[in-house]
Amino acid sequence: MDYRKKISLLFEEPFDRKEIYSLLARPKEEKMGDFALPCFTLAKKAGENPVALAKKFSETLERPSFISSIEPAGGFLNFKIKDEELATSVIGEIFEKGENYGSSDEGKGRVICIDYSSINIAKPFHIGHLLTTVIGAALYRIYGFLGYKPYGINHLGDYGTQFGKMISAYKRWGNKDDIEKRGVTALNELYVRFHSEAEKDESLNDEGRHYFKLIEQGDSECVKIFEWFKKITLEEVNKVYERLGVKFDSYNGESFYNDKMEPVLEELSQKGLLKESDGAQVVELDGMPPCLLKKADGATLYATRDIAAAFYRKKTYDFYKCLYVVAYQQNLHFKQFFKVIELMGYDWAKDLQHIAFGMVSLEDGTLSTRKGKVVLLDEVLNKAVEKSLKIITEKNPDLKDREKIAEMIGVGAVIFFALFNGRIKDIVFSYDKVLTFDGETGPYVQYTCARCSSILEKGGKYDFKKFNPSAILNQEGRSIYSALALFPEKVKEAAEKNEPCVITRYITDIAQRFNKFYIEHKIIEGSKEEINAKLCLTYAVRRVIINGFNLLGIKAPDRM
RNA sequence: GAGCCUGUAGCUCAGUUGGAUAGAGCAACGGCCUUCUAAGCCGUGUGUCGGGGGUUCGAAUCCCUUCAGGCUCGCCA
Repeated sequence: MDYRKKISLLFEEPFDRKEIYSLLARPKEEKMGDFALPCFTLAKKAGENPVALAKKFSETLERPSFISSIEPAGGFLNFKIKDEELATSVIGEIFEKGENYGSSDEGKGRVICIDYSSINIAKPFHIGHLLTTVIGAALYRIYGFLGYKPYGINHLGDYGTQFGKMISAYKRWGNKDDIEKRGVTALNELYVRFHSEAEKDESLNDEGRHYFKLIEQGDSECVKIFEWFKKITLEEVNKVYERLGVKFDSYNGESFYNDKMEPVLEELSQKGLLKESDGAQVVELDGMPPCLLKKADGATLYATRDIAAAFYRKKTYDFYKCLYVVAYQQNLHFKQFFKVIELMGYDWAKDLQHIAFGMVSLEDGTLSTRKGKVVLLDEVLNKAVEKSLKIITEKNPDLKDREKIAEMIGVGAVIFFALFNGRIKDIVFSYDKVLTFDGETGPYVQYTCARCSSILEKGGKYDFKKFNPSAILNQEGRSIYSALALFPEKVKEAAEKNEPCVITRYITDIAQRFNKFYIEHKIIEGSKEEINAKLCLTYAVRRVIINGFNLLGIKAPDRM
């Protein structure tokens, strides 16, 4: 139901309906109405006083049946939709569309590539990977909900001297059974050991480079070991992905682009963009440092692979947009290689977008895999689940499937935590913060949702066909259904800004509104008709919260 | 030194394509469970929106300047 459009149609020449449509906003306070038209610019164009114009509008505009009031307030004109009309149309739409409420087909036929999580082989999956993983996965679902075809890419870090070092370390100190048993933890210990020993013995680094060269040359033993490391890493990481509900369509990592860089370099060379500088091959850029594409020793670099990957993706998926969910430390890198593609003359360079997010650190400093100073994501999830289980055992000892529900709550709390603030904010990780379950948190919203489920079950049958809104036409009720109406535009906003927190904050707001209603108005009380209306509202709240949760990758237990 | 980002209540943060009296949660204190889930609800308080200029009917939001912190700046990724 597009009330904004309907309101704009009330205006006639010389006022431009399209302009009015885009000017229509939400009033500061709910009691003022549902839509507000600031009359300042309109008045200026018409050569009138804004206050007088608003007043004139309020006196002369036709009042169709869906509107209950049109009131001037200073230079604003406030429109209020009739309560019963709004309640019926919003809740009706939610009943009709169900799990698709909020979705659209605006992205039909358009592919969005999303590069996220992008873990390194043989490295632990720690809290530093949390943001890229859950932000990327949320964007994947949000774009999908809007009708786009998202394509999730885990751009594996599976290339570089580090893997030569790993092989060297494994040959020197590795134990096959131990690695099979303890997985990435054991691998990382080897990596840490390599670095500490290399500080004493420089020649180790040469050995590392040597083994990396062997991998590149396809030496069967080295490649076999490397593939084994890769398998172990992916098996372990996939368990965490499964807990988080995260999926990928491709695991093409850096090594995949090994044979795809040469044509790009050739093209750059042909176009006269590639220049020699101190032995290296670079592309010079306006207003920023040059983009280095080939080292003096002829080896390619990170940017070279990223450019090759962008070309591959454009050719293979013909994306509408290609998003890189990578921390802001790499701002310059992305700006540079996007620019290189633009200089090559490809206008789709503008469709490449760096979705930057903040840094995660520990209270006592930065994370460091080299120093072995990490907090494993799996452990964070375990602790959150553990805490949930403890609370359930205290509050609801008879609950069935406690472990399962504790998993939903614990994991949900962590995802919610990561998706609650704007992406760019740095996070100083602490268990205290992640394990808070009061206030604006995942468990709070899940709790509200479970409350709805419980009431719906106790309340018995409800039927929107018999819906008569009178029992919910109070302040608390109105505050809910007027907010429920906003979900579709919130989903769009989340996609436009590439900010999942728009959804997170929105469903938190819905939960707060519902809890107020719940305290103020007993739902299973009154006439059949009244109960039916309140149950329909409860259903709508639960539906919208779950739709929001689905986008974030959070599960909602019916009991907790 | 240069570029980018951040700065809003004691803390963590929304609000930043200019709009009405700048909002939440946490923490603190005081209330509310014989009644649908108290992981809940209600009440009490605090703001030089980092500072200073400017643009205008109107600025936390835009421009300039300045301060503080973070990130980045050729052969790592």
